[in-house]
Amino acid sequence: MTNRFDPAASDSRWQERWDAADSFRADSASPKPKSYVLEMFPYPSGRIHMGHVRNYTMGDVLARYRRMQGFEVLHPMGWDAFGMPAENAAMEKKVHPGDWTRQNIATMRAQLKRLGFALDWSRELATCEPDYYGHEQALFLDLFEAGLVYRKESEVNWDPVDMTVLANEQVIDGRGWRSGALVERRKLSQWFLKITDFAEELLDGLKTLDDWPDKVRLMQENWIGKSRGLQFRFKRAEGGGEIEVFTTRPDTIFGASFVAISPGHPIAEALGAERADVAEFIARCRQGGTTAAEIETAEKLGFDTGLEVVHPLDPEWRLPVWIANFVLMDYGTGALFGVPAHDGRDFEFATKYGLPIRRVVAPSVGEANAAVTEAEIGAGVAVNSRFLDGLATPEATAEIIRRAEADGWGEGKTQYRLRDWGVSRQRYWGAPIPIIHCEGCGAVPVPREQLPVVLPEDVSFDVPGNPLDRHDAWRQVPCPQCSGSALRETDTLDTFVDSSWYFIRFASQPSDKPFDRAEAEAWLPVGQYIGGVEHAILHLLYARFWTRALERIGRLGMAEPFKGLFTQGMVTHETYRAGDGSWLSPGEVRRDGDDWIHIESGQPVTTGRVEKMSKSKKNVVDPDAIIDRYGADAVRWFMLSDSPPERDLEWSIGGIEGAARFVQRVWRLAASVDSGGSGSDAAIERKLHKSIAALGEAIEALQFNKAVATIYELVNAIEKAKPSATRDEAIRTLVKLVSPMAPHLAEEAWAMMGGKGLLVDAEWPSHDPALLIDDEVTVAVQVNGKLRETLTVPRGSPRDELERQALAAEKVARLIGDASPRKLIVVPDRLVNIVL
RNA sequence: GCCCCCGUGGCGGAAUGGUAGACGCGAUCGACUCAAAAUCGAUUGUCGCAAGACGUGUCCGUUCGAGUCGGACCGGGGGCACCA
Repeated sequence: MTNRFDPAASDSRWQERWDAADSFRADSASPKPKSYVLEMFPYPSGRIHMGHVRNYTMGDVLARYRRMQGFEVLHPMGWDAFGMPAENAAMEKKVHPGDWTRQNIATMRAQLKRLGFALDWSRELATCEPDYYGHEQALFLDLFEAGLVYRKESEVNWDPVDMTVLANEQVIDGRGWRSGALVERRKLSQWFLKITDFAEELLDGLKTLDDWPDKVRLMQENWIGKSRGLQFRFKRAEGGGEIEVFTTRPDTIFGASFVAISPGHPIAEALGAERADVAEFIARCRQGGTTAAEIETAEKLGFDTGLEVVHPLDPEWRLPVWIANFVLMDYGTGALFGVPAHDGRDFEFATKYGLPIRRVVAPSVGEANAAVTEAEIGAGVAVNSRFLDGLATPEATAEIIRRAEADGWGEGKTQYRLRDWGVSRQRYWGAPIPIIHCEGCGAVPVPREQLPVVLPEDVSFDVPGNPLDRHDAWRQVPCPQCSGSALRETDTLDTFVDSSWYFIRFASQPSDKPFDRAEAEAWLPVGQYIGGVEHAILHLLYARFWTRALERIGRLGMAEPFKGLFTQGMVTHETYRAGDGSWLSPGEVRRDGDDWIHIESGQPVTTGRVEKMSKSKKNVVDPDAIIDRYGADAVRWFMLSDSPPERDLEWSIGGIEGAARFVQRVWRLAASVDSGGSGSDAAIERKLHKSIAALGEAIEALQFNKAVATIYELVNAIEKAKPSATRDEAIRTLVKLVSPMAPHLAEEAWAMMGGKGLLVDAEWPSHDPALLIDDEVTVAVQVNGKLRETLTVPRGSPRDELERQALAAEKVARLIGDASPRKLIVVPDRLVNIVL
């Protein structure tokens, strides 16, 4: 028996034992109830960071707990291995994206293994391997054949110097990040998935996701952005043609003072082709980036085309047609009518360009002519609106839609903000889109027997742009239909496609098809999915869509892939800056009283905000170094301690040291077992059973900070207890209870105490409900709601007995004095409140 | 601008409308030690010698009783659509 638990020796010993016993292999054929615990798989960026450790530790605790409860647990790990950083590395370091990625995977896999996660490594997958993305190509073709894939023109950021497409994050202040050239928008023909076909059911489905955070459901709801309104047409005053608009406020139709069309609207483009001034204005609108932040801060620009349209409810009423930079082509119809009095943006626009501002909604009919000093966007009653006058906003809205439909100039419509999912990426390091373009036959799917379409390895990155475009040997293929010469699609799939079905492939991975339906359905939906909130919208929405699409084409019998979702907070760290403003890493500074100084120079250091660990701010702590020093279990324990898991966790050296101390405390308790104690100890027995119950509840609710506190309380109680048989038993149980969180320590302690077999195979301790209830309770005695005394009485003492004892208490009697209580509130076993 | 979340000791945080501050970190004192580390014990919301008073961002309300419920405000953080 040793005095100290030695993680350096112990961690790898038990990891090897679990491996040898195949402890974490998930058996799809097992008769046990199944539980699928999944954490979002990592991008192999180089090394594991603390955020990964926190994420995977949480999932691991749940997986190990479920396993001990008797579930057959699927807890897999893989790699979201396609993406831009690999191509950037290729350009900067002259390495092949595949070599770079596979090297990172090897490094990170080794790092994960050091943490002793209960993962089924036999199911490991990497999305960059043909045995994964080949099946993805087959699924893409399934969706293609089902009519859920189509091609359309769409704008991309184009770098005119590097001659390459840029992602939003590669556009810095409107310029290409490498070339520095002003970015242009360019139209390309691209592939889209019809996610908008599923808008309504994706929205409806959110209601069934009870085990998701409300926050995420709300974010998805807002993203889908359903709204009801009126779609209608303005006739061109010049004759010949109409402009169709959509509005959610048809009740304000008599407040219209202009019609605005998007610079991308066909009418705008047609005018631009004829008139230099229009073309110039459109070009101005297209300057600058496409990100939300940039558009939001952009000044509103308008151009009066001189065209006019006729108001649908008054043939004499003409409205001017403007081109406006704030009108989006891909929402609604790309055109709108402006009601300055009741829309903030229209108000600003009308004020700038001197357009009429007419009140048509007021708090009451009597205020019909009150001045409009700012946009009043709330509901009220219609005024100055002819036949709508006096109607409340909802009624006015219904009435105008009814009339539009009756008179045939418009119809009620549901509009979604959600747009179809563009999946084409003009990049090498992604799954090739399995399409062949033939001049005669058009876009032809690659025949199934030719899948996978494998990425060629012999590519170079010395020139910007997609190397596939330059790889003629790979591109040039015969057309599958006419055998004429044809070209492969050189765009690759968005990496969100890769992550939209990996959880299905984890559950079932036959070599000849993407998954076996029965096997996949045995595991899915994922019982608990854990990951960062940064994926609250895109990844989770795309995965939900993909699952529904597979359901629609009859491949999978479920609508929702993730039953439970948990979004964990980030791991943060204080930041440090030297006098010259440069960032310093935690290892370069040390504390000096209340100040911090730079170790090397001795200069003072300013501490900055606590922020997410990031390389750019140098506030990262490498998990490997911490494991070397403190062992895997201390790291795991700290990741679970203190902060509620959905909130940020601030890394601190004190925190990890406290965790390491705890590991040793448990070890010392285990070492003290069977040291001669006998007899029973009712208090410890109760504490133990209460702890088992509380711990189970906390783990199920993923409240790991509370789980940790529960364990601490138990350890404190056992340490203080005198030796007894009960105490020995409590220590054995304690070791089981900590095993999901600190598995290496638990196994080592279990073995030291002479436990049989691997603890990982042990049953989760059960608790006796009878022992959760104390015989004696402490009852609070309040006078006028303030605590004055407490009573210790037998559980279930009658009300009159509680009253009697409360009134008899010395402090209480003194406060009451001569007064007689007006009222006595008695909550049995809890409190007595004496109201004077 | 809109939407959402959060404000509790020196710090992270507990608390079915019912004894605020569990648990951890830090700190102070003590024990052990030649000394240190490790460990153990005690104390630790504020004011006060004490009795006691005050105390969950601020104000108002509901209630016998509010950290918890409602309203208004202040502060911090996050998300996002020029979405008609």
